[in-house]
Amino acid sequence: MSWEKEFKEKELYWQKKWEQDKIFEVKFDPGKKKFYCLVMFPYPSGKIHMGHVRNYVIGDVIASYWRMKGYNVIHPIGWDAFGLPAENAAIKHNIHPEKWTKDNINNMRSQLKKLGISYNWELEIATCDPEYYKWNQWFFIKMYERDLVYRKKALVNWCPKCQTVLANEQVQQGVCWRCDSIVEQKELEQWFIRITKYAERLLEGHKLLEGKWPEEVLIMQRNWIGKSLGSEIKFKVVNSDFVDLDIFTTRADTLFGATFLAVAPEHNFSKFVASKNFEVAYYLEKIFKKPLTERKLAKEKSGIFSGYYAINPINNEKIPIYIAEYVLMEYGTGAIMCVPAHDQRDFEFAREHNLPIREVIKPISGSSTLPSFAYEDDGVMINSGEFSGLTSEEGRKKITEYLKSQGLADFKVQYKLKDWLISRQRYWGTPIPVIYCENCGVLPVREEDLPVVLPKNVEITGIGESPLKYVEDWVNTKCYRCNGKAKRETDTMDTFVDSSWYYARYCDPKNSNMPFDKKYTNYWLPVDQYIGGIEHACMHLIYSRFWHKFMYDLGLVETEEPFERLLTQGMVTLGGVAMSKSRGNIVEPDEIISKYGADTTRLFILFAAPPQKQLEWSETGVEGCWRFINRVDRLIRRLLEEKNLNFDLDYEKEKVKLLSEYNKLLKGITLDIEEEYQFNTAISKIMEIVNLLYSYKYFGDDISKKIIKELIIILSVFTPHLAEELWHKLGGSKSVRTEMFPKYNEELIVEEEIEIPVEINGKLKSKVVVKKDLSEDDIKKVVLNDKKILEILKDKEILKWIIIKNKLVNIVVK
RNA sequence: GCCGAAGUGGUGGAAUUGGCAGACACGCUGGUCUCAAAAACCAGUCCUGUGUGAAACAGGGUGAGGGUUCGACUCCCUCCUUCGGCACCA
Repeated sequence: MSWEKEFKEKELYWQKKWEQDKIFEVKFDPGKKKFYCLVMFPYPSGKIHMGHVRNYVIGDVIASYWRMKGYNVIHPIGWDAFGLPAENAAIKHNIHPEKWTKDNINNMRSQLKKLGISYNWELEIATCDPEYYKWNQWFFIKMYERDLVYRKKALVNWCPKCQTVLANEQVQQGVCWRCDSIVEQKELEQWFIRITKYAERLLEGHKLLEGKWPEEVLIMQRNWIGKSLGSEIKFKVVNSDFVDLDIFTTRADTLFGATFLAVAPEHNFSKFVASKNFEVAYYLEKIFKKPLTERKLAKEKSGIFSGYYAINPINNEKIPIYIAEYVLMEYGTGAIMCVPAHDQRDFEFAREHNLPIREVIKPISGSSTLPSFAYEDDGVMINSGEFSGLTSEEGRKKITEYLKSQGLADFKVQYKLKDWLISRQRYWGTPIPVIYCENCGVLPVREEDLPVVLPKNVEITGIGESPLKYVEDWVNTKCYRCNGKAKRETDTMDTFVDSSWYYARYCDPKNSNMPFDKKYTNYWLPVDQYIGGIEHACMHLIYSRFWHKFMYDLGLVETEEPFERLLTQGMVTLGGVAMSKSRGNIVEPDEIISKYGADTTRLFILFAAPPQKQLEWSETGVEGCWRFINRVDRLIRRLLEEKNLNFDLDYEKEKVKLLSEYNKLLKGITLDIEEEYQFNTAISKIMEIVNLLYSYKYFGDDISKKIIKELIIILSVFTPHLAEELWHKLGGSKSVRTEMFPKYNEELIVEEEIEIPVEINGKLKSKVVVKKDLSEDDIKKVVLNDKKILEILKDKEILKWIIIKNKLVNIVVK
C-alpha cells in the first residue's frame, strides 16, 4: 500500500479512536477556567465548501490550543437548519423540506468529521428541531409581554401570477424567479421586534468590544445603527385641518435658510392633500407604482407642490410645502425642512423647481462652494437675525433651546436602525406563536401550549399564499380564553431569530423546561472566541447582540455582550474571485481530502494566508504542504534509526545554540497563536524548527529528542492526525491532543554574541559581532576596528554616532 | 458620494511596530542519486551595472510624488489603483 493511502487510512483510524475515547467530551467543571470557542454554524445547503473548511479549521486550532493550555474548552457545532433553500428544493425536486434538510445535515456531518476537528458532537443542535424552536417562540412571548414585539403593515414583494409573497432573493431584476412576472409591492400586517429600543445599548456595548473585535466591524455596526443628534421642529400648516408638520434636522443652525418643506409620498400629509387635489393624487399613484428599490436609486429630484404653506417658527416666514420622492418615510418624521444653500439635495430640488436659495452659513476660513454647490460644512451664521454671528454648533443649540421655550421644538436623537421585521410568509421556519380569536383578538400562545409545532403534511408548490394557510386542521384552533373559534398565525420567523441565541443553547442543549439552565451558561458564557465571515457584521452580529441583551434583561445571562473576541476570516478564492457555482471555480473539500488527506488540507489553509485575509487556492501550495508532512515523518524515522553519536568538543555550544533557537521560535509560535491569530507565521516557525533539527549535528541526542517530542505536540494543533501517529510511534500511549502545550523558556534564549549591522549615513556597510549588552564605548571600538568601516571613514569627518544597544550602529559622516 | 481595508520578488506571504527588506513556502534553474522517472538531497534565485574560474564590489528597490527623521514597508501630506461596506438617513 502506498504511503499516501496508508496515511489517509491512519487519519480515519485516529478520528474513530478520538471519538471512541471521547477525548473532546465536554466536562462541566466550575472549578476550572473555561474557554468557549465558537464557529458560526453552517446552513445545511448540501455539502461543505472551502469557506466552511477554513472557518472550522481556524476554530479547531484555537480550541485545541487553549485546551492544551489547560483550559476547559467547549467547542460545539450545529445546524442553522431553517430557511428558504429547503423550500426551493421542495418545489424543484418534490421532496419535503425536512427530509432535504436532514439528509444534508447527515451528509455534511460526515464530511466535517473527516477533518478531524475537536468538536463536542454531543452538544449538536439543529434549529428546525421543535425542542429548539420552541424557545424561539418562548422568547417571542416574553418579548410580547414586554411590548418588544408589535404588528404593523409593511410592504412585501408580491408575484401577481403565482399569488405569492417572494423573498428578496426570489426577485431577480424586478421579476419573479419562477414565472418572470413583474413583481409588485403589497402591504401586509407583519410582526416586528422593537430592536430600536436597544439602539443606544448596542452602541454602548461597543466600548466593551474595542480592541477585541476588528475595528472594521465596529465601524460597520456604528454606521448601521446610525446615531444622529438633532432637533425636531414644528412647522404650522397655513389654512388647513392639518395642524402642524414635525420635521427632524441635524442642522437647526440653518433654519433661517429654510425656503420650503418637503414630505415623503407616504406621509399622512401627502394622503391628505391627495384626497383634495387630483394632480397630487395622480403624482402619488405614479410614484407608488415604482418598486421601492428603484425609487431609492432615482437620481432626479421629482416632486410636486402641495398647494399648502407652512410657517417657519423662527421668523414666521410663509414657505411652500412640497411632496418629494427623495424624502424617506422610514427615517425621522418623513418630513424635512429644506435649506438649499446648505444641503446638496435640497439645492438640486430648488434648482429644478425654481425655489429660492438663501445663504445663512459662511465658512470660517476659505470660501463657500456657493453658488455652484450647496455649502454643507459648519461655519458662522449670517442672515439669521439675532443668531447671526454664532458658530453652527452654538446656533444648533441656541435655536433649539429658543424654540423649545416656545414649545415648538426639542432636541432629538435619531437612529438609522429600523425595527426588525421577523414575519416571513414561508413554511420552513419557526411558527409565530400567535392566535387570532374572533372575540378576543390577537393573543400570544400560552407558554404551556408551546411548542407550536410546524405541521408536516403540507404541499409546497411556490404558488398561492403561505403553505401553512392551507393546513386547515392546524390553522383552525380554539381560543384558550373564550373557547371560541380562532386561527393561527401562518407566518414564520426570520431565520436570524434562530441564530441569535444558539450559542447559549449549546451550553444546555437538551433542556426541555427552559431555553437553558443558568447554571451552565453562567459558567460557559460569554463566548471567548467567535469565528465567522465578515458578511455577518451587521445582521447576525447585531441581532445576536440585541438578543443577548434581552436575555440579560430577563436575568438569563450575566454578561452584557455575548462574544468576547471576534475573528472574521477572509474568503477562499480561485483566480482571485470567490469560489461559486456560477463561475465554476469551485474546489471540493471532499476531493482534496481524499487526494491529500485532512492534515494537508488543514495545513495549506492555515499556511497560505493569515486568517483575516483572502486565501487564494493553489494546488501546488497544497502539494508543498504534503511534502512538509512527509519531511516531518522522515525526521522521526531518522530519529528511530539514528545511532553512533560522537560528541566533539563543540557539543556543549551546539546544544545551547539549538535550545536557544528553539525557544525563540516556540515563543514566536505562542505569540502568533495567542495574540495575533498568525497561524501562517506560526507554521513557518514550525518549519524552521524542523529545518533546525535536520541540520543539527548531534541529532538523536537527548535535547533533540525532547524538542521532537514538543514539536509533535505543537503540530497536533495544526495537523492532529500526523501528530497522533508520530506520537504513538515514539511510544506515547494517551492521545497527543490531551498533552499540555510546551512552554518556552526565556532563560534558554541565550545570545552571548550578536551580529549587529553598521550603517554609514543610514546605509548598511558592514556587520560586526559583539558581546551582548556591550557598552557603547566598547561597541565604538569594535566598529573602528572593522576594515570596511575604516576604509570608508578614511577621508570622512564623523558628525554623530547612533548606537542602539544590541541592535544597530549608524555613523553620520560628512 | 461617504466610511473602511489593502497595494512588498515570477507567486502566496514575512519584517520584533521607526532599526539588516524579502523569513517560511510555492515556482523556476543547475547539480547529486537513478537504466529512467518520481521522491529526496545540495546549490542558486529582488533588479541594474562593473567584474570574474569561482568570487567580489557598486548602485537602485516595498503603488506614485513630497515631508519628518541619523534612519521610513512602517509616521505625516497629496495622488493613483484594487477590494469590501453603506448609499437621497435631512
